[in-house]
Amino acid sequence: MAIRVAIYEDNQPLREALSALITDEDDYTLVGAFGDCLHASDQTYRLQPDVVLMDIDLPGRDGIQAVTGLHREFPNVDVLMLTVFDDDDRVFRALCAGASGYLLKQTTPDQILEAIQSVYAGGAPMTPSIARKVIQTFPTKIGHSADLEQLTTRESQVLQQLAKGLSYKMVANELSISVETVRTHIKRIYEKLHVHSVTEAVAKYRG
Amino acid sequence: MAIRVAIYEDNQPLREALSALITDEDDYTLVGAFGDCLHASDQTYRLQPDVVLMDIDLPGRDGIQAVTGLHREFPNVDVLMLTVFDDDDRVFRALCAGASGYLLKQTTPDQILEAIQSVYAGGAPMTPSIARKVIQTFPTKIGHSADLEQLTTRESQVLQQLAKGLSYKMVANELSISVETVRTHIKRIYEKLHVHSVTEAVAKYRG
DNA sequence: ATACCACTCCCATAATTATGGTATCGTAGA
DNA sequence: TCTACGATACCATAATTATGGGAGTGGTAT
Repeated sequence: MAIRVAIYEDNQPLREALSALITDEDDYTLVGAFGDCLHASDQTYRLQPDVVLMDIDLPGRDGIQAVTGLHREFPNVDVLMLTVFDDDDRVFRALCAGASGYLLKQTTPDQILEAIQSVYAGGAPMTPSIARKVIQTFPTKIGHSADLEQLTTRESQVLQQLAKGLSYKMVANELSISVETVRTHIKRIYEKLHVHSVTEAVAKYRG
Repeated sequence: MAIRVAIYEDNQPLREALSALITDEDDYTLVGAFGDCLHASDQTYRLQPDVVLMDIDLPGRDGIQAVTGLHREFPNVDVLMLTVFDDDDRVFRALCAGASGYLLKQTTPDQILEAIQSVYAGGAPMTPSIARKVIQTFPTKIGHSADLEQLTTRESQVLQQLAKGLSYKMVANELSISVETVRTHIKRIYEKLHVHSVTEAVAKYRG
C-alpha cells in the first residue's frame, strides 16, 4: 500500500518539485498539493493522507497553527514540517503542536522520501540541534537557574504575579502592598536576574 | 582546540577500536578509556573530558546510573550513549537521565566522529524512532484559546519574540522591520487577545 | 474593479515602567 | 549591641510602552 502524501507549500516551484518527487515514486501517492493551509482540515478529511508535508511559514495562517488543528482532529496523520532555515525555535513549537518531525527544504529528494517513510513507520526525523532542544525540556525541568534561587519569598511572589500578566497596580492590590513597594521588589528582582524589564524577568522565570 | 573524549566500554576489543579511532584523529584527544564506570565521577573531574562515550550496559553499575551522576556533577560534559541494540526504552531512559544522544555500536567510524562533533556543538544525535518517543512525551497543549488562532503569522512571530523577553526594538531588529511596525502588530495582538500589555499577551500565549 | 486583509511605516499624546536615590521597621545573627 | 537583610514606602527623572490616528503596498476574493 503506497503512502498517501499531502503537501502544503506556498512556493509554487518547490511545491511542484515535491509533487513530482512523490508522484514519480510507486511507493508514494500524492493526494493533494496546496499553497495555503486555510482548508487543511477539510482537505485532510477528504483526501485521507497518511503523511502531510507542511511548510512552517505559510501566508495567512501559518503551518504551526494548522498542525495544532490537524493533530487534534486527525491524530493518526503524521505531519512533517518543511523549513527553509534551521529555525530551532519555530520548529520546536511545531513539534510541541504535534508535528512528527521536520525537513529542511534543501534536503535531498532521497532524504525527503526516507523521512516520509521514517515518519510513516513511527519515527520522528529531525536534526541533532532540534533533538537537543527537545530532550532538554524535561530532564532540565528542575534546572532552575541559580539566579532564581536568589529571590526572596516576596520577590518570587511578585514575579509570579507579573508572569500572570498583572500590572504593578494589580500586583500591589493582589499582595496588599503599595505600588511603590512592588517597584522596589521589582528593582531587586532585576538586579538578581540581570534583566531590565518585566518580560525579560518573566522569560527567565518561565525557563 | 581538540575535543577531549573519554570512553566507558567493557568490551575490550571495541574499547580499543574506539580508542584508536579517537587517538588517530587530530581534532580529538583521548583522555581516558575504561572498562567500567565505577569511578566515572573522579575520572571526569581529573580528566576534564568534553564528551563521554558511555556504554549503556556496563557491568557493576550501568551506564544510565553513571549518566545521572555525571549530569548532576558536570552539566557541561556531554554524554553519548553506546548501545548494541536499538533498545528504545533504555536509550530513552538514558536521555532522561541527561545523556545528550546515542550511538549504535555498529555505526561507522565516520559517523561516530561526526556524532561527537555534533554533540560537542550542542546537538543531540539520535535516531528517528527515539526522537518520536521523546517528542511524544510532550504535553500536547490543548486549551489553546481561540483568540490565539486568530493571530496572523507575523503577529505570532512578534508575540513569540516578546515572550522571549525582547523589547520592541529588539523584536524589530530580530524580524528586520521598523519599531513602528512592531507597534502596529502589537496593537492588533492586543485587540485580538483582549489585553493591554505585553505581559498579559505573553501570559495568554503561554497558556 | 472594488473591497478586504496582511504587512509595512510614521506621528502625537498618555500611561506605565525603569532607574536611582532615601528611609522606617522588625528580626535573625555576629 | 550592632549589623545585615527582608519588607515596606516615597520621590524624581528617564525610557519604554499603550492608544489612537493616518497611509501606502501587494495579494485575494467577490
